[in-house]
Formats: sequence, C-alpha cells, structure tokens
Amino acid sequence: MLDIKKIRENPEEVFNKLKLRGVDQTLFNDYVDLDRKWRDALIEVEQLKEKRNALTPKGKPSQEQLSQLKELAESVKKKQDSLLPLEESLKALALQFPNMSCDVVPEGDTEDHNVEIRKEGVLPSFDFSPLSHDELGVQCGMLDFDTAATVTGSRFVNLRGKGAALERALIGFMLDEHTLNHGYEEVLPSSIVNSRALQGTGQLPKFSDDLFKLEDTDYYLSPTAEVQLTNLFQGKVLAEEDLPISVTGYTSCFRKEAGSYGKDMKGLIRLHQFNKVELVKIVHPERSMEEWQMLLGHAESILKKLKLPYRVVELCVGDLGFGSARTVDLEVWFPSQNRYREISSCSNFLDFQSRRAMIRYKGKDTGKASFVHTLNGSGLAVGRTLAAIMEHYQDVDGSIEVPDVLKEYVRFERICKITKNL
RNA sequence: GGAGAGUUGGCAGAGUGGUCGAAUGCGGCGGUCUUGAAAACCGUUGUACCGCAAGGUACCAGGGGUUCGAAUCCCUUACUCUCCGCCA
Repeated sequence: MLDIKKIRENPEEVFNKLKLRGVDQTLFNDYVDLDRKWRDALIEVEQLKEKRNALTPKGKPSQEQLSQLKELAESVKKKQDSLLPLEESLKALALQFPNMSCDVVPEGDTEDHNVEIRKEGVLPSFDFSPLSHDELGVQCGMLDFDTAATVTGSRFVNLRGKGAALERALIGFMLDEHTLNHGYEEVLPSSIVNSRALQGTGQLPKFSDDLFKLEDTDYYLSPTAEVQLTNLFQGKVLAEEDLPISVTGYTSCFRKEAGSYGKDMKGLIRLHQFNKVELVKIVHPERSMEEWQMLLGHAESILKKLKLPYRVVELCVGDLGFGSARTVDLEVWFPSQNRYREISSCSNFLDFQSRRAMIRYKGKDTGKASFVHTLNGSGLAVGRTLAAIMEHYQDVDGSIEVPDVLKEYVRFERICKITKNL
C-alpha cells in the first residue's frame, strides 16, 4: 500500500512512477478526488460530533436537551453513513495500486527488458548430448508424473526413491546453510493462510486467480512462504534494536498457474505444487538495501555450493512483482534447454507490505512507531534446483552424481537408471 | 462435534448505561535523595485519523444493533481457555 500522505503532497510524482507499471490515469485521479471528498465529509462529521458532545450533559438530559440531542444524533448518523461508501471505495482502490519502483530499476514492460548484471560459474560442456531432467528423472525412477496425474492431475509430480531423498536432502541443506551460516531463524509454518495474511503481502485482492481457495472457508493454500513468514509479524510493533529479523522456512507452495497453458508442460519447472525454502527479512528502513544485498548473497551461496552456473538479472519495471520496488532474479543454467531459468527472486518491498500488514518498529530515541521494510527471496526453489542438479550432474550412461555437499545428507553417491518402474 | 468461561492500555487487572481514554499494580521515562547504584518518595507515561494551527474526532477482540448516550445491554464472527467425545 502506498503512503496516502505522499500522494496528497505530490500526486504527479507518484503517478509518474505508477504509470511505468501500467496504472491507469483515470483510476489514479479517481483515488485522489475520492480522498479529497472523504476528508471534506470527515470534517463535517467531526464538527457535528463536536457539537453533540458539547451539548451532552453529565447526567440525565432535560426534555429540551433531549429533543435537541435526538435531532443531532440523527444528522450525525446520516452524515456518518455517507462516509462509509467513500471509505470502502478508497480502501478498495488503495489495495489495487502496485508499489513504486526504485529509480535504479530499468524501464521496460516485459522480461526482454530485464538487465543481466553478471554471470557466475562455468557452463558445462558435455561430450554427449545431455538429457533433460524429466527424461533422466523418469529413467532413474526419481520422478513419477504418471501416477501424480492419476492421483491428482497434470502439473503434479510424485518424487520417488532417491529422487524423494535428494529433494529432502536439498531442503535440509538449504535450511542448514541459512540457519547455521547466515543467521536465520527456522520456521516451519502452516500451509494454509487466510485472506488477511494474503492481503498483507499483496497476493490479494488482485491475484486471487492464481490461488487455490478452500471451499466454504476464508482459507487458501499458500502460494509462497513469503506470506506465512512475513505475516509472522503482522500487526506488531517491534523494538528497533531487534532489527533486522531474519527468518527462513521450507514450505510447499501451491499455485494455479492460470494463463500458463502449454508453458513448461514437462518436468519440474512449473507445477501446481512445489517446495521452496524462503528467506524473509524485517529490516530498518535505512538499512534495507544493504540487507537486500545480503539476502541475495545468501540465496547465491546455495547455487555456489552446489556448483551450478547462474546469472543475476535485474528485473525491469514491467516484470516486477506487484509489491516489489526492486527485484533481482537468480537464473540457473539448464543444459537441456540451453538457457537460464529463474530459480530465485529476491525483492525489496520497502514499506509496501508493512503498511498493509501493519508491521512497525518503535524508534529507540524517538519512541515513535514507523513502518519497517520487508525483503524476501527464494533460497531456493527446491524442485527447480533438483532439476538443475540432475541435468548438470548427469553422465553419459544416464546416471546422476550426487553433488558433494549433499552426499552427507543422502548417504549415496550416485543415482542410476532402473530397469523396472512400479 | 457437544457444554461452559473468557477477550479491557507494554504487561497484570478493576469497571453501577451518562462524571470512563478508562481505577489500581508492575514496567517505561524524568526528578529528589546518594560518591555511584538500589530502595524510598514525587511527577509523568496509549494509538490512529482530520486540521496550517488552535484544536477536534475516534478507539476497551472484529462487525452489526438498541439508546439522546454503550467498555457496560442484545446479535454475530474470530480467537483463547476448561470439560466431554473423536483423532495423528
């Protein structure tokens, strides 16, 4: 949510930012006008109330006072009721506006305008034609899409045998890195969240199409642990000296992937359910960019330890997520696709989420409550990491070597082709 | 799933329909005393919104209602606790 005071002070500046993200001028003007109307009406209501309060005696009112008060009460109620639709519209509009992007964010409307910042690692050279992870996964008995389609439907997978073990190992490895080496608190949150939480992080009201909603409830399957982890602090006023707060958590994420028909139909890239280890930081506004860089480094360290080549990409304005002011994606190399694919997205939301979710800190010296900044990033998307590992660590015989850092977790060294699928 | 009890300021906890933004205690902040600290004593101490300001308005879990007037009465939702049942 944007700062209404900023909009009042400098509507042009705010709109120029929003325009980059496709916000309609009329919609924005409506909002500004409505706010003016609301404030005017509020002043009237409060004046009426002031009058009423002044007239109200300490004890029982006389007959004469009573009739006056009755009249006033009537007009207060009437005027007050006229406020309600204004407030509702204002709130509904306010929730629709995306965050303003930072000045450094490159212009552009599609991912084609994203800017590559740097490349890390060495691209592999195979002396055979590398298989895709889904081919490898099926022939090694790791990935079972058929049974998943039977039990559930398309875009689901059953991880089996060493595939399941490797995924589990990856989760453990990532969490250990973040908790032991990067100072995050581990949280294992609920998978189901309510609409208030989703509104707090910005998934609602605009993006309900991509969410699985549980029938007859206010519950949704969470699309990302960003929701659970950020909303841990919903409504809180934190002590300034407790910042920054860093939490990490592994969850399954559930997305409808509406509008992605035909895209990435094979393999682990785009599923309705996938595992992700998420990083969330609640930070002091003055430190948010530094903390964001650190968070990015934490996500990168996983790729480095797994020896997977990747690149760092700064998203253009048009590709930014709704609440983000600035986002950098990590994209890992997929040999079979001969291109980089997103595996992490690290964003700084500034005070956009904290306004919605009412997350504040109390200044040590000022004693005043101000909004914190929130950051998050994947650290990493586990399924995609598994896929990348399979492709990079494959051999000519169709077997897959386990990356060194995972060997102590899984206690096997290699995954080989199997002859029979059950 | 059934029965009951709750939800009040940072915390604990009182509150008869009007004098309640709300007693009291703790905590916090400031001061006196002290070489310093503790103790004691005195004072002070919620948040949001509107307004250039003076100031005003609102808030006792959320929403609705009764009333001239609601923390207090009624309805409703959420959450917490106790007991019973069921269950991993």
